Amino acid sequence: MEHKECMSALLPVRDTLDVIGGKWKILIIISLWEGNKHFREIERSIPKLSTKVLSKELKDLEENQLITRTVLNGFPVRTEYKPTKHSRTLEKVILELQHWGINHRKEMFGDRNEADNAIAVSG
Amino acid sequence: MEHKECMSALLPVRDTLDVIGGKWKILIIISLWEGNKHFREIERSIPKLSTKVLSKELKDLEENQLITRTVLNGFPVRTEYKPTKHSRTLEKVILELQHWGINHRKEMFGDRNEADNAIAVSG
DNA sequence: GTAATCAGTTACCTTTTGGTAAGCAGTTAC
DNA sequence: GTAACTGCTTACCAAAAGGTAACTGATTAC
Repeated sequence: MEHKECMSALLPVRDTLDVIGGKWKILIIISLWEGNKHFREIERSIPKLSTKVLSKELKDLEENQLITRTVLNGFPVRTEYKPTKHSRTLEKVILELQHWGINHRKEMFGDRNEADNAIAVSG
Repeated sequence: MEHKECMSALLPVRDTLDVIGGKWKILIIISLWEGNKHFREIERSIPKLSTKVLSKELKDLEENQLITRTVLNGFPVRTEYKPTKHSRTLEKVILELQHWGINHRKEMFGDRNEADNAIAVSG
């Protein structure tokens, strides 16, 4: 009957999922980690990502202090997005999510590798 | 240039978020870990969770082999939901999400490191 | 003036997710 | 037969997330 306790421990979990959940946020962060800095650059680095969604996601990420936005004056006006130090703390989380996903697939589709399954169909 | 590689590494991350993302899944798993077994029992253990959503989420969790469903014959027909061993592998992930959420809150609302971050990156 | 680039915004839709309420099937108890 | 419990399903909505396409504003290049 100690549900209260468990549920309060879950608030931070929900916070985290709100910040990095959704379809694009982690992809965008990684794109920035890879060195992409400008709006169009980021957009082009992630297939199927539209300007509207990117715009919204960048705002969310900035609000959560995972990226910074700087407008540079010059030529055709450029904006520079950079990942913050704080964003680096996500590496461990993302790695953990990745590991679990890999292990989960093994659990779901068998320990044998998929190539085996695909090739040796009819025994 | 190495986007392909990064993106393929992200597939497991997306898998994981699909499995444990959303508003209720982690709560339900934890409710089962706490010992709740029956439909109504789980429903009552999580405030604001409706039968419809619980029903759907339980199916998803069963598909992902995180819980098992057993129908017991007897009295007013009872179903027993139990967390699998595999579900236990989520503990580490959830803990990591929780830690990050807590730390993120400190980062956002604690004044200590704010200036640090903003200045360090735009240098 | 026309085109093209960057960095977005806006309007409009569709899909997904979540919520509300009612109802159904099966069984027990009265 | 009526109520009450369990374990759901169904129909109907509302909100949020995501997608498409057009368009703005600034500036350079021709």
